[in-house]
Amino acid sequence: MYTFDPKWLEKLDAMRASGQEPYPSAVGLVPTHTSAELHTACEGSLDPKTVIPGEVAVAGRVMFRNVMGKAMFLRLQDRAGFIQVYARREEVGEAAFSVLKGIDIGDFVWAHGTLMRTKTGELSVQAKDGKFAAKNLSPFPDRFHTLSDVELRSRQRYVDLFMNPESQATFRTRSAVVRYIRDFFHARDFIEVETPMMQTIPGGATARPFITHHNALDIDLYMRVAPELFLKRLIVGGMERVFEVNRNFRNEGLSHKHNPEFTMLEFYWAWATYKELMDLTETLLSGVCVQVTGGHQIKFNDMDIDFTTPFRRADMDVLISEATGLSLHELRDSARMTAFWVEKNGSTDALPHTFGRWWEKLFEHYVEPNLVNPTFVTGFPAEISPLARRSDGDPDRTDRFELYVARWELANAFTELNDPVDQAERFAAQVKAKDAGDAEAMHFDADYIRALAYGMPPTAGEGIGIDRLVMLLTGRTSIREVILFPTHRPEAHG
RNA sequence: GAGCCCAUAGCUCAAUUGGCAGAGCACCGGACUCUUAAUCCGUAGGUUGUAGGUUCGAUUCCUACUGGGCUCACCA
Repeated sequence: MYTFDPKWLEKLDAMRASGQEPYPSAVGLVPTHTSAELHTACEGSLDPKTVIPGEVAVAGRVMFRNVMGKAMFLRLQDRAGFIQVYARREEVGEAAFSVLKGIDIGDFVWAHGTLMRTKTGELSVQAKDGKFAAKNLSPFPDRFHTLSDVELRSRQRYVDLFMNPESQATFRTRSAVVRYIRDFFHARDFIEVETPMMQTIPGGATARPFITHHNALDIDLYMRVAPELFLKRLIVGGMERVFEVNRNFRNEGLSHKHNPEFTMLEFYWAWATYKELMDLTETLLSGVCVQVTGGHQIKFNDMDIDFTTPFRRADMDVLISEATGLSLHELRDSARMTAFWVEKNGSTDALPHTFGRWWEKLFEHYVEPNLVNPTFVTGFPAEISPLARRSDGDPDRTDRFELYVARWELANAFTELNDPVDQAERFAAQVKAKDAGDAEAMHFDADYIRALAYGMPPTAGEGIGIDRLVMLLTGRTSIREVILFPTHRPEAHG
């Protein structure tokens, strides 16, 4: 239930009683220019009427209002910025002026007239007429303080967007990032595709899925945790270069960098390896950084990050060795790593038993917190890479990299495993882990094995977290600041 | 899922050791023809997140609950 404030409803009655429709159609209320178009056109001109001599019409939400007896100023906000309207009673007439005096902060208003500058030089529309376009019925937030309540800002994004221009700017940047990415791949002969959000077998990542139900088929479906296995089916089908920018759903905790639904770019490139992907990723990320920030250097939290190419490339075990002092030889010895961990951290709880799991743990603990500038980390153990191709010459490792920026994983990529027999064995191992209680382990996807059995050309594929990329490029430190409507608990009522 | 912190008017914030719950903006009424955080005068706005407890007396202290923030875990 939403309860209207009777005080504000009375305003509607009063307007209608005086012949004013509070919610007219747009007919006759269409602006001729946006605020920014007028400011741009008249920049540097002392007398804007010489630039645009005729009448202009502007429209927007009233964000500032100053009524002074027989004259008034309104500042209208439209999608491009602000424009001031100056209305004098002697010019708009008694009737129209008294209508305009009834304007509240937050109302939508249309006005037309000629351009002028005030004595302080502000470009303004000197009104010949003005009309209500849509009435606001809510008391307005304090406009001298930014709306600071993070919860309110994301629950009521509509308020955040009109109160905090920088919030709107964040989402415009997000749009620019996605657009850049689409153009980037189209220019390289990739095609954009859409694969199932609802899957009978979830796959492509180790994560807990959401489950939903299809009534007509009477089957449970899983919201996808990744599009990977479908995109690779397209490679089998001969499409060779595909990408998808879309939502994934993971049934996991919320945090400043996790939302249950989040946006991933995934792309697959036949006849390429993870090494070409590193080159492509550098070009893409440094390019989008320049596109939306104007340069290669950004600041994020207290970190200075440089997207100048080339990015650093380093093997996982080399980085772990540097950070821990353990030799590469010792990093193949689980017992040695266990002793090291117990010595440094004391804890003996739930320690790994294999070198692959140990690398994962040591990397997260000792290396990841120091990876501020973009760094391609390579040489991942096969054990923790169930969909990646084993490296020639080292079957315990894979042709895989993760890109780290600002102490986060931003991208994950590898030369794809296209050996159907190996893939079937790795699925079987995942199923075994699942049966042993690992809720995030993968299912056995027999149709995917069937697809691979037809032959998949050598292919490399990658996923990039769009939300995190946008966070970096906008300096927003919470994922809720870059997702328009992030997931919330329902509001308490009563 | 765990720990710590927060919740006062529509918004931003006060309230002295536990002693009459306040201000600015928004809203309402009035004055004002270049304001831009307009100014000036006046009114109204509250079960202090919810439910209990301690106390002569609770916004203040205690408990539980609800919502949120930060950190951790899981993960991208």
